[in-house]
Amino acid sequence: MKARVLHPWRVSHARAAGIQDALRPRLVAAPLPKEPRLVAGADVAYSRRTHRVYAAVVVVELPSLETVESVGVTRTATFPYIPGLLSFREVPSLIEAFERLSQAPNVLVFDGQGLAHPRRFGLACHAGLLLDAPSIGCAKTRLVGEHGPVPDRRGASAPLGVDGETVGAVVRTREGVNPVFVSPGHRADTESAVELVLALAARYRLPEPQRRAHHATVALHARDRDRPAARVRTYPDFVPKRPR
DNA sequence: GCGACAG
DNA sequence: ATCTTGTCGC
Repeated sequence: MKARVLHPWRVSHARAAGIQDALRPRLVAAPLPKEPRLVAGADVAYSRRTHRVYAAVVVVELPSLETVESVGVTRTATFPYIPGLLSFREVPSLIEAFERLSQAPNVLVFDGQGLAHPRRFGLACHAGLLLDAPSIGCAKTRLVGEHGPVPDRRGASAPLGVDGETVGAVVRTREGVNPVFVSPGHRADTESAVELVLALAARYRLPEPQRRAHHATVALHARDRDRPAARVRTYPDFVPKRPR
């Protein structure tokens, strides 16, 4: 699938936040495709020692849940991890992986937030918008928002709200296991996102495509253990302790 | 100033 | 997320 690149990735933190504000109005809220045939899961692993990033996208076919395609991309990080600016760290590698797919998935699932973000523009929103595909975020922990108790039974959920507005839901995919934070990305809505996550996570905590992408990411990292340690990175806004 | 803070 | 060894519970 082809992505539309509208902005550079090596930008200041202030400009990154500005880009998120500028792109947010382009997001489309809509129910996800009824019975998607292809669902992609995406995840990224890192090596702190080498500053390498390992991105993976796994496409599964429904209703069989068979893996039909898998792509891995390894790069050097060009942006640091900053809460609220995760997409600037992960999207470049993920976009490259998605562009190598032989066929476009019907829905994309990202390991991170969608609308449940300080500026309502998390990783799933950013990636989904650039790829112009229905997308949702399925994060393992909270970034923003408040929610009531989530009954300890598979299928239970509670709205995730940010000052009066529902930005997603906290969903229990397995009894006795921490719930996941689901929120719409592009061309999605909370209700259909929650239903898709529950359909894809029948046996494990995370949706199957995302879970397999995570495994792929760990494998990529493991296969790259011999890389020499990298020198200090020069990320945007980076300021050395002892200026030269 | 203090606490929170996806991966 | 990564680094890193062992340990608790189904």
